[in-house]
Amino acid sequence: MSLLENLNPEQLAAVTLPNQSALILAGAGSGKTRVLTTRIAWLIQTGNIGPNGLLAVTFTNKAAREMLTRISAMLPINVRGMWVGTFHGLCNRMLRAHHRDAGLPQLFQILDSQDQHAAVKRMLKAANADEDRFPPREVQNFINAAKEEGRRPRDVEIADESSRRFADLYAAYEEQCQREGAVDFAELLLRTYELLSKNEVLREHYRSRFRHILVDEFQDTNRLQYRWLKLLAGPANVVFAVGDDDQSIYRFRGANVGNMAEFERDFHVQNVIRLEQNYRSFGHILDAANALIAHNKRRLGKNLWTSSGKGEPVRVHEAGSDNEEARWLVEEIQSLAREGLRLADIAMLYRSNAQSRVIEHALFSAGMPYRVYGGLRFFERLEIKHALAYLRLLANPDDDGAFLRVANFPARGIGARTLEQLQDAAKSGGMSLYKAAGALAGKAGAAIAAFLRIVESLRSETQGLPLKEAVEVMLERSGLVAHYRSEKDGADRVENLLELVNAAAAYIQEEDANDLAAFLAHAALESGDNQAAEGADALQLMTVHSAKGLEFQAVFVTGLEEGLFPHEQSVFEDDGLEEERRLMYVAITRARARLYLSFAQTRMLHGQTRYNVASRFLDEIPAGGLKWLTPRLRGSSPMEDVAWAAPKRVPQPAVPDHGFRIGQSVLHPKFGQGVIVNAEGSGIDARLQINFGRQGMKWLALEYAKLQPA
DNA sequence: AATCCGTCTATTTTT
DNA sequence: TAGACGGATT
Repeated sequence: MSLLENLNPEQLAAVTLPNQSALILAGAGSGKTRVLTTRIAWLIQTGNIGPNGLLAVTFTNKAAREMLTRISAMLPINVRGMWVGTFHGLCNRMLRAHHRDAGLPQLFQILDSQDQHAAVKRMLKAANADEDRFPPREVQNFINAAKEEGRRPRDVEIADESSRRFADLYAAYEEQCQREGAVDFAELLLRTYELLSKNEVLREHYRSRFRHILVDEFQDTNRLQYRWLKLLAGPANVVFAVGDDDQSIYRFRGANVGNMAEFERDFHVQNVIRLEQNYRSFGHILDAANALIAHNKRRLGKNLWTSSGKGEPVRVHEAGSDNEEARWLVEEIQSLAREGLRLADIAMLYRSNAQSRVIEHALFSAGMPYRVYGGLRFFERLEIKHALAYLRLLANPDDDGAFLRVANFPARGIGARTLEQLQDAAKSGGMSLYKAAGALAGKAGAAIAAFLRIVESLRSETQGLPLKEAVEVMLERSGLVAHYRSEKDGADRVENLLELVNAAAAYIQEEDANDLAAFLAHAALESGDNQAAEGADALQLMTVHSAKGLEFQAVFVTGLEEGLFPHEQSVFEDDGLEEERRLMYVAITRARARLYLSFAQTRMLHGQTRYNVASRFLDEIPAGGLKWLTPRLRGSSPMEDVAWAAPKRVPQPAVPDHGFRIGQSVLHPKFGQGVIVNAEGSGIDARLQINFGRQGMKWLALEYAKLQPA
């Protein structure tokens, strides 16, 4: 059986597990995707189920695509039509199929986070809510949190006046969405959950159809997603959950690692299979990762190993400043490139996006090509949003969000007053803006009427046209392209709009349904690439979060400073530090052959210089596997026989009379090593503010503190 | 309706 | 430092 060739014993056991639910603890680089896809192929090949008898769920569209590609490489079957997708994608599919049962219009629109934000703002305005007490962002978070707990407005706990108001606003938001036929991300999940929960026939239909349910990145599921799975699975179905609790880094978004333990209990898991053999990194890198993560208390437990030898030590570099760190990075990368490493095989990771600036600056000055991941994605761009809004109005005239977005864009003399007037009319008539617009008279009415004519003629002209041509007509008729052509910096936007035509042409809908609605759902569910074009050999820059799931020949983890990584905000959060450590674990395990850890003594943050202590994570990695590229003040390691880099240059302020200066490292008998961050007073009366990293920030009187220069 | 200016704020972000 | 936002100005 060629399918099962070259699987290690644990992988093999997982793939061929008999019909009972199982939890696969798959460490980084342990062949998780391979196990998942081979399992599917094996189930089908052995006649256990047909391609349509299983459902596989992932978190990203990319992962879903990858899975389908691999399956079709393993089996001579048509994978189109298989239920492999993201939670949201699969829910969308169910809701489209059963929109009536779910209480939704056939062409319901999906709101992405941006759209939702706008919708909440609109609702708050209509409800006359005090913007200071109810900021849109907070209300949005409240609503999403409630939905992810499976709570409707009536289920929200009301403790005080404020929570009562929040619940009311939530209700108003729901009403608005329902009226407009709009569904946000969390709603896709909750609606489907409620649909299955209330409708026994449907529930049984899907339960008997999907005998096998497979879940990827299980540690990232939130409470609602877990309940959804539990509901869909029922007692007789087999759930194959793959995850790694050590790589749970999205708790702040509602991911609940606790689902893993709960899953074991709820599904009577007999088999927890650990995939611990790592096929990605060399020994020293894995040792570092293992040692680090061992500092976490709550773990299911796992130790990665490799048969490929220790490899190179983990290199550590200390820089005087963020700028110096960046310059060193460039030099080091240049030497890696000279050794023949492709730039695209090198990643620079950082904890927060703001850190990329300094690095980018240095790379730019050195003329080194790089690519930054993150930022605006294709379908999130303003001009694309505008274009989509026109399309949305065609699909669903009651979409007030779309109406407001483009009624006066490009400008056609519809002012804020007109729109307000219109909103009032719509509200009192209990109808959508579009419907109310027809009745508006007077001068304002004329402008509005012109807009309606545009939409109506668009509608009739695109009737029956293939999607691609419909988009072309829309771009033309709406005046969007013309508008951006006439704008001085509009060239990129025009290009993007034309790219939208390509996207429409390339879009192949999965089954049945309305082209346009399906394309709009696609646009909302898959916001597109957020990385520059492939092809050119360029260095990869990204946050540690977005590096999850990727691997590189060489990895630089930068900015390893207390307060930055671990982030200072994290210490206030329950379990925050452990999550930061998991994040560091993810960072380390991205590297195949070479891993660099770097930090800087000073860093410009929020417009002022901060003096930092090295991250505690550096101390949590055994010194034996580390090779310091810069001199260290204390401690030693066997590998410290390296040529030391140029002496550190810290910008030095004038030395005050007491002999201590800002930025200086000092040693305190109780608090250990710290860095002077601030000082006031002079002579014997001076007080120094010292950052002791883990011990915190302290103000010490020089007279009493027994400080010595370190 | 577009632009300018002061104020505020500042992790991470699969869908 | 830099961007986002709201209010005021042209």
